[in-house]
Amino acid sequence: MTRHLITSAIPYINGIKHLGNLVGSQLPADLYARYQRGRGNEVMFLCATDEHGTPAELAAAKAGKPVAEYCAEMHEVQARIAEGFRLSFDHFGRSSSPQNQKLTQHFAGRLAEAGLIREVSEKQVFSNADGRFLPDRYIEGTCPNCGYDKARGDQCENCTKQLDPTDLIDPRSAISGSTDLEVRETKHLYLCQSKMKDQLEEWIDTREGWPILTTSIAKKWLNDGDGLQDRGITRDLDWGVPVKRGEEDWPGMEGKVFYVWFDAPIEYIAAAQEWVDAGKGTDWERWWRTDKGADDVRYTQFMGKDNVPFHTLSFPATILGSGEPWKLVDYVKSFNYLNYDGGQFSTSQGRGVFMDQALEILPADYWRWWLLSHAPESSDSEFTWENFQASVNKDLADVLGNFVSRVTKFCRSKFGEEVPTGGALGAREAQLIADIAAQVRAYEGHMDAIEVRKAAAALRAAWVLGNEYLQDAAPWSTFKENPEQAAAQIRLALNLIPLYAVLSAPFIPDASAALLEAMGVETDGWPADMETALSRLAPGHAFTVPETLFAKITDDQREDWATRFSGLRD
RNA sequence: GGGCCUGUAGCUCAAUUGGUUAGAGCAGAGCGCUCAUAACGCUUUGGUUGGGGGUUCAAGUCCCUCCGGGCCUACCA
Repeated sequence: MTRHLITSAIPYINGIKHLGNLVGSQLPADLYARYQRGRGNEVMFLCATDEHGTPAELAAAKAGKPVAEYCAEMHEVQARIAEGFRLSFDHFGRSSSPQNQKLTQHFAGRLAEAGLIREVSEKQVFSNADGRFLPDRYIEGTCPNCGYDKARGDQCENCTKQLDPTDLIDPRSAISGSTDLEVRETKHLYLCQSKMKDQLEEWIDTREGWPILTTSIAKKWLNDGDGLQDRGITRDLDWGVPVKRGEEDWPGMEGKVFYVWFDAPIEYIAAAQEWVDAGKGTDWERWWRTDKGADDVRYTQFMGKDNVPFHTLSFPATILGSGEPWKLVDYVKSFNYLNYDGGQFSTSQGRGVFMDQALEILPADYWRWWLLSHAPESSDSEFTWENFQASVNKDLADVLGNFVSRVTKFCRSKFGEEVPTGGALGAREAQLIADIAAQVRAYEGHMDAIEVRKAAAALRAAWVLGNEYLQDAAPWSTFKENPEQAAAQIRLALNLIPLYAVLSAPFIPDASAALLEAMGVETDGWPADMETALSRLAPGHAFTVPETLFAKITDDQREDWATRFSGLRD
């Protein structure tokens, strides 16, 4: 038995995430966690909400609530939706937790002692009307290059020129529109990533089998221009982890907080502490401290491509720089983006289908299946209602759902609602068992390698084997001359159902549970020997014909939804 | 501007890392079956691998160039 630590990139707090966010991190992480649990391995699957930073403050202000209250509410909203999608977190934490606060301050202290933090005095734009420093992209003005009047302080979206906020003509706050801006001197802490460049590069170079997407982004940041740059890890904000050096105050840093991308990954560790403090477990260090049992843990991270630099460079720099025996990630699985019907999903613009809306119109399994079987692994992929309808109807309703329906209903009409007795398995049955065994091995191989789309295809191929067998065996024919033979055939076919349920559970957990319940069995582990697995339902075992597993999506529904989700969310 | 990824059948994707005749699913066509959610099975049509050039006994794969799509570029997270 191996032990798997699995984390999903933590979703930002300022609203409900869309399907593109879901498929890029939480959903494949859940697939892998469920699979490893299914294989009998010990799993710690952690996620959390990422709650600090300027956008959270602004979203709270817009909602007219104190930021702490806003975050607490939104955390509950996201947690509830995650349950709706059956995301099986062992703990869904909060980056604003006391545990994370303390741990973040601890890491900062260790890094400072190791000489990996330096203070930098810099000039930043302060808005008197807003009472806050403004991040570059929250400053708008006229582009000195092309004259575009809504250029942002970091870059002009019209001519793509890189800008400095002080370059802008007639600068104003993007928050309030105020032009009462001034440049102030402020001091910040920088993490000396540049000192760790060689160490990080050697580490990345020795990782094997990482996705191209992951390593190419990491290498780009390591070697682009002057190489890996030091990164500011503090901000002039109210909402965040107060800057401290371990438990000590940090002279000159009063009133400042750590930058979200410093404290957010640390929450992966803190979430395990929260898990203990919530009474769900007793020992988090055996997952995170290599001196306390975590050296045999396999740690896998899931994230969208925009998060790769933080997970391959900044967070490892934090861990390595601490000089303490924290567990480093073993495999970084990254995803491209999912587009929506010819354009991008957009949280800020409200474009696409959001997680809450998705659950309002269809059960989680439909979304899980489509999203995972079309996961954007090799390049960006696209959601269209036509493709969604066709895939779900064919794969879930026709191939799997109808298989279950035809087997159970045939049995009920000829033998009653119990597994029939008599007859013996022949050559065709031996062939089916061998084919299934081979298909399951292929499926396991893809799941072990976290090849999500390939795993989905292999699973579907296993479902197809059942339909092929029925066509060949034709129990409706053999029943006429040799009912005993038909009994043996249908007994084997019935036995495919709990097998499919166990294999399919990582993708479609609700349907799997419904199948097991209908067949009157509990999960009893991953199938090892296929002959044993396919004789689990003994003659005489009672079952019930399940309700329609997957109703088809009609053309009317598809058109209705395509229209409903064609515009922007308010 | 720089860098990275990507372009394969009408659609969504493969191709053991340079090695037989480029494969699946869906859609289309034909046949079969009648247990089943008009479902299932079998057969089949369909490709100058974006264009052009090069290296090689051999190129979807490597190199150059052009065209298209996307992402990143460090203060959104």
